[in-house]
Amino acid sequence: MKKNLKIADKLRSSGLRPTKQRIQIANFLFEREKTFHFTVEELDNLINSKHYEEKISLATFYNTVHAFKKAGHLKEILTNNNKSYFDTNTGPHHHFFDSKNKELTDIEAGEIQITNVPKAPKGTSIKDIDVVINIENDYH
Amino acid sequence: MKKNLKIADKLRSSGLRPTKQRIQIANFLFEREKTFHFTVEELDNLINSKHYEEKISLATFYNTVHAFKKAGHLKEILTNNNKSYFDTNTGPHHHFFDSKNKELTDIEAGEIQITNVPKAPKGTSIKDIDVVINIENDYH
DNA sequence: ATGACTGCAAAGAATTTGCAGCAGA
DNA sequence: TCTGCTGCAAATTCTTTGCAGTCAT
Repeated sequence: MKKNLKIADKLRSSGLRPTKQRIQIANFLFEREKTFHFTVEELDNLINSKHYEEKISLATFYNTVHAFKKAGHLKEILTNNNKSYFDTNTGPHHHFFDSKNKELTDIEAGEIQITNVPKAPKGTSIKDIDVVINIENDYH
Repeated sequence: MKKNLKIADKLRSSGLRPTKQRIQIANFLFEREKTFHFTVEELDNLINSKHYEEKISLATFYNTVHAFKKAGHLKEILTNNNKSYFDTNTGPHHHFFDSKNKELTDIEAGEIQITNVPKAPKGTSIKDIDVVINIENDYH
């Protein structure tokens, strides 16, 4: 199918061999309308529950997610939940985080304004800015 | 010494019994000019290396740091380093984070301006906003 | 006295690593 | 062929838990 060829090219052009596993994971992650937030464990569950496919090992999910992140196809999201969350939305944007039910919601870059960004300490430059707005349920 | 009485009162008024261990940790953390960033492991090393004191167990550091955080005496800092960093500065402020050498620097709230903060999703309210400016060394 | 706190060791959760076999180029 | 990738299990790292003994009130 043509979709897989497009995905294979995307991988190849980031220096990643388009293996069966990576194509399956890339398909799952990148062929969707809305952006997707996940942990490695969730990704494992979601993809491996499709039991008509061959099982992909957990180590491969870790390898692949890190490779995709390094290639710029995924972004890591900061939370105080002591595990890594990733985001298929790699553009500049931010997040609401509800630490009660561990739920993330995108905030598009245009919806929030950060001004007076201080200069980075001498000898360093700003790579990226993460904004996390922690929210909680009313009447908790 | 008078300092320990002040610390004991601070603990008691947050509903925490002023034990020997908590007083020693509180002294180490709160009796300083500049704000202090640390992980539990670092705190353990720093305090227990003062070998003229009795050793405090790692579990107690975890218990105490969480108790102090709940009481509002410490703030947790978000990083993508998959371990918990804490900050003795509990006022509104933000951070530079250098992921290469795991170094945090405070940004006072006045030095940065966040405007157009979007409304929290319905049924929820904003509890706190974390801003992390990721930096990297020039010529890396 | 009673309830909270400490410390140990064991358990748990998330992530990484070593390495043999496999597969894309 | 050759280098990179996968998968398994073991190892590592960070954190939590259970519980007996201890200490603050």
